[in-house]
Parts: sequence; C-alpha cells; structure tokens
Amino acid sequence: MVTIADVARHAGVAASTVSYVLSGKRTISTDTRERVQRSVRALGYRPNASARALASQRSNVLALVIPLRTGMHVPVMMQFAAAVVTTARRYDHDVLLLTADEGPEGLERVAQSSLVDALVVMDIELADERVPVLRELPMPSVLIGYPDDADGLTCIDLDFVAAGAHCVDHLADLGHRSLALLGTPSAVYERQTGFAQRTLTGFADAAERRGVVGVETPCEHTFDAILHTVRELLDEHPDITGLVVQNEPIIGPLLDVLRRLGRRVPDDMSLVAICADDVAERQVPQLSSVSIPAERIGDQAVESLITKLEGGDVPALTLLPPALTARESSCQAPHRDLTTA
Amino acid sequence: MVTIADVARHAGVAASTVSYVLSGKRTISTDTRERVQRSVRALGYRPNASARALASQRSNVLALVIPLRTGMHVPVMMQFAAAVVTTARRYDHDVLLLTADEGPEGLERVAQSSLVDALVVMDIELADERVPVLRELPMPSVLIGYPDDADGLTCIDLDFVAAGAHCVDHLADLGHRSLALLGTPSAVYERQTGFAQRTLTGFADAAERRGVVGVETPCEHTFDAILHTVRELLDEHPDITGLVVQNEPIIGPLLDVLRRLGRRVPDDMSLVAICADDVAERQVPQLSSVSIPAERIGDQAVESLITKLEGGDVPALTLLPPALTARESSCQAPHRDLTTA
DNA sequence: ATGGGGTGTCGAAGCGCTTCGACTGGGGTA
DNA sequence: TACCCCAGTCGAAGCGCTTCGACACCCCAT
Repeated sequence: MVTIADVARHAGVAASTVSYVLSGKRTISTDTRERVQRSVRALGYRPNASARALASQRSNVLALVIPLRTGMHVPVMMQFAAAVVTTARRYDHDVLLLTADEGPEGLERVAQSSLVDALVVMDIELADERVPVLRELPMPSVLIGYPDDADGLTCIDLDFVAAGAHCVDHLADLGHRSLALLGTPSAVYERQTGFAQRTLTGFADAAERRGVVGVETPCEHTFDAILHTVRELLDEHPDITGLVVQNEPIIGPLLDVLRRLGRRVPDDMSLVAICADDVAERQVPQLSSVSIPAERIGDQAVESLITKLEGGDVPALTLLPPALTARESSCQAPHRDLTTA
Repeated sequence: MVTIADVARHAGVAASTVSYVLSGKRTISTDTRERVQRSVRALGYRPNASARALASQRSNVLALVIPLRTGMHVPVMMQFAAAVVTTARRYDHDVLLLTADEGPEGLERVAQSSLVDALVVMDIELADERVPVLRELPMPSVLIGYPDDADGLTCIDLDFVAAGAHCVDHLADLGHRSLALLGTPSAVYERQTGFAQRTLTGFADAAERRGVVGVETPCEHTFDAILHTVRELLDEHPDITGLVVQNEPIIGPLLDVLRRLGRRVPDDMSLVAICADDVAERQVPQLSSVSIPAERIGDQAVESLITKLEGGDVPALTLLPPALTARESSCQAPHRDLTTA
C-alpha cells in the first residue's frame, strides 16, 4: 500500500505539500503541483480513507436509512436510493446503507462513532421515533418525508396533501361527484406514515371543498384483497365514478379487477394514480397520474445535506408541488351524474 | 465527543486497558473490567470508527455493489441487499452501497482507499468487466452469481441451469410436449447476465433430453410487449401447453394476456415461474414455481466473506439446489397431447 | 526464603493523513 | 539600499485508536 510519504519521497517534497496539492487548500507552484501529480499517478496513490477521516474529522460518508418496512413499495424506495448514491458521489461522498433492523440506536451508532458525516432518512412516520434522536445528533440530517413536529429538522417531500387534492380536483372538474381513494395497505396507515396520511387529508379536504363524496379505503397487495376491497367499495357506493389510487403494486391487478366487475376504464370509471410516470405509462389504458419525482427528491436531499455540512443554510421544509398528467384513464363523468349535479 | 482517554481517566486505568476490555484480546481482571464497562456506559463512549480503522487496518465495512441496470427486477435485488445488511450487522459490519455508475474503478476506489474490508458483488455477467478487477484487489470478495471464468473467485448462486431443467422436467412429467421459456427483457440477455443465460441453457438441454419441443423468447415489461410476444409465440407454436416464466414483473399482466387470448391457466396452459415464493402465492391461480432464495444467498455471501476475512477457507463456487413447488398453475397436459406422445 | 511462571496492567509507538505555524527567498515599495 | 510582504514549502503535532513489549505482583513450588 502506497502512502503519502511514498509520494512525497518520489516527488522530492514534503508530505504536507502532497496533501496541499491534493486538497488545493494552499497555493502550490505549477511546477511542484505537476511533479506531485505525476508521482501520484506513477505510484497509483490513493489516500487512506480512515487516516483522512481521522485527521480531518470528515469521513465523506452519508448514511442512508431505508427501513424497508412492510407495505412499502420497494422500487420507489430504490429510485430514491439510487438518486442519493449518484448525487452523493457527485459531491465525493459515499453512502452507508442502514435498514430498520437496528432502530433509532442504529442512527446513534453510526453518528457517534463518526462513521458518517450526515444522514438521509426515509419513510418518515408522523410521530417517528427516530426524530428525537436525529434532533440530538451532533451532525446534520435530511428527512425524505416529514413528521408532525418538524421543528429543527430539514425535510424534503412531495406535497402529498396537494397531490391528494389535485386528484380530486381533476376528477371533480370532469364532473365526477362520487370518488374513492384506494390507498396503501393498512399497515402503512397504522404506522401513520406521512405520505399516506397526508394524501388522505388532501383527498378528504378537497372532496369537502368541492362538495363531492369522497370515501377512503386501504388496500392490501394480494389479488383477492383487491377484488374484495373494490367489490365491497362499489357495492356500498355504487355511484362512484372516480378512483384515486395510491398503491403502486396493485395498479395492474386493479385494472383487471375492474374489468372483471364489468367497469370499463375510463368510460364507467375514471382512474388517477399517484405513482411513477413510467408505471402510469406502462398500463393499458395509460393512467392519468400525479408523478413521484423520486430522483429530484433524492438529489435535493443530498444537496441540502452537503450545504449544511459546509455550514450553509437550507429551508426547513421543502415541499415539491405535485404535477398531474392527464392520460387515458380519466374522462368526463357519465351523463347521469352530470345532470344530478 | 468522548474518547478512550476520557474513559480511561474516569475508570482510573490506562487507555490500552480500556481497549483490551472492549476487544477482549487480553485477560483483564473482573474488577477492572467491570469498572471500565461502567465508565463506558456512564460516559456514553463510542469508539471512533476512523481511528479504530486506521489503527487496526480494518474498517468493518463491506461494499455491496448493486448495478441496478436496466431490465433487472428491483425487489429481488433488494431482498438480497436487505439480507446482506442484516447479516453484516450480525457480524458487526456495516454496508457501503455502490451502484454501477462508477464502473470497475469504483471497486478499486473503495478497496484501495481501505474504505471497505471486502466486497459483495451482484448481477454478474458471464464476461463481467469487474471480474479481472476483483481478482487483483488486495481484499476478499464474494460474487452473487458467477462469470464464465470464475477462477480464483468465490461465487454463490442459485443453480439456474438446474432451475431451468426442473421446470422442464416438471412440465414434461405432466405430459407436456411443447414448452416455451418466457424470459427476461432482451437487454439482460445481451449483457450475458449469468442467471438468465444459464436458465436458458438448462431449459434447452432438458427439453432436448426429454425429447420435448422448447422454444425461448425474451420479453419486455410493458403490457403491449407481453401481449405481442405471447401472441406471436402461440401463433407460431400453437401446440405449446407449458410456459416457463423467468420475469417477475410480467407475471401479473401475463395471466391477463393469456385470459385475453382465451387460454385458461392451467387447463389450456400450464405455467411455472422462477420467482420469489410470495409473488407466486399472490397470483390467481397460485403459480407453481422455483423459488429464488434471496435471503439465504445474501446471508451466505456475507458469511463466506467474514470467513475469508478471518483467514478461513470457503468453497469457490456454492450452487444452491433449486426447489420447485407445485401449485395451481400447472397440471396434466390436455389429452390430445398425451395421445400424440 | 527464593526463584519461576502466570496474570493483569501500563506506556509508547505507530497507523496515514491534515493542518498549523514557521521559515525562505524573491519582488515590490519606500 | 533597506524593509516588508507574500507565495511556496516544510516540519511537527495531533486526530483516537490498537498493539507490542515491558513490568509488577502474586502464588506456588522448591
């Protein structure tokens, strides 16, 4: 293993000079700089990460906390994760992967042992037990999602309240008077997961504001559950003509179930999903949807973190405005509804 | 930040004694040990990871390389990843997440900077460009999957050749004489990804051995692609009564497509999938399947790595035998086929 | 009483880097 | 000509830990 001393010897300078060449923290003459750089390349020198971290008090590693809890949709999580890794690398940082197994103590462990410089925390519940820990930690963190009490935290999220409302507005604008929200599995609500709760709120408030009927139901992932949930929903509310779906993995089977129940999309039933664009576009018919900008959120989370590490200021809460793209799955409500209205 | 010196002072011993208490590498009197442990708790001491890594030449971090390339099925990948993280923690290691963006140099970077002690590498191609790099690296690695030339490497995988053969045998045993393999997206084959290629080989060889017709086709993820692929397949080979599916995300839509094409499962068409058990069980009808033991493979990968780190020997290639579970989607071939045979 | 072998503890060196203060020499200013 | 300043470089200290060799001390055997 080649050390900075080897490079220094090879280039005929002091080790500190090599360090300054590499970091750029002091001016170095062109001549010396090039000589050192040549030695670095010739010897294939790579600074030892631990030594660097010990001396500089910076590990250049970010923690990424992905609980992977039941009911969560993994591909979406990974879109966030991939964006975080990519952006972190752009700022010369690596990413340590933490799952939920360790609970809040896991965060303390990596933070207090200086394994990482900062944390990105995903899948936030309204009363998340990790939040008090994060507040006390001696290093910056960014939450993807936000708890009820976000005091002193930095949070980034899609504005799910607005997303829920957008869906209602879109359908109400098309003349639909009776809507349902087909949500995530009930475990997600029971945990009081932020994005699910807030969509619910946005949906319910908007329905009231628009004077339309809005009912909500969770939905599990199995085909039987979907069939049962939808059948019961339509039995109890036969006049429903608009469905908002926030549950990516059930989208395929749901279309199937609706067909089975004799409801054509969009003629008998309009659909708006809250999901990634590519998922919406892959369906038949293509779904009107509010997209989840996972990449942008992941990017921004890392950028905020880097800014905080450099002592900069970032907004406490960044809510990205949702965008609804109308595709084939939503259209004017059937006539009888319009006349009733 | 409390250091080992603080603990030593608080307990009235030398710093080295504290270190030995923590590591157990020398005998310490019960009295001293307990006093030190009390001080550790009282001060909330956590060893500094960088200092420890620098002094001991061990970072206690494993790299997990997940390319996340196009066509891969993310949830399966994440099952591996979750297992790797969990098992790594059991051995007091953390996991650094690397994606493909950096290519082989990324591996060199983390290895040569001593950021990690060892690597777990996923999604191996038959002629993987990372393999020569891994061979030269001054630290152990384990591949999940295996390349054509696995000399000097440690690899763990499901025996996909046997998996492909199992599916054929199962269907042939049920009297099916004409089978098709509905595979991964063509990008995966073009990359010569190990698991896909080997399943193909196992499928083709077994078909020949059993004297049945076996055709193969890749299949993209969109609904239209599935419809088109299956329709074409059945047009060209109308006598096909058995389908082997190695493409998790298309399973739902595929059942839909078959229904649309007027083929009942299993009466007109038997289906065997190569996928996670929970996915197979979630379908209607439930799918006969060869399961992918992601958790066991992830576990074992880490365990082999730890063994290697401790100087132990591990087998160069561990192939887990596939297990086929018969469920509702496969049954005896329709009579006319049996009489033909 | 004396020597020998454990057992338990200590001090110091060193892991490879960053960073601070100090030093040198050359160029500009007074 | 004398002085100062700055660019460029060096040496040393120190980051917090592990580990090695040394050294007490106690107990047992002689």
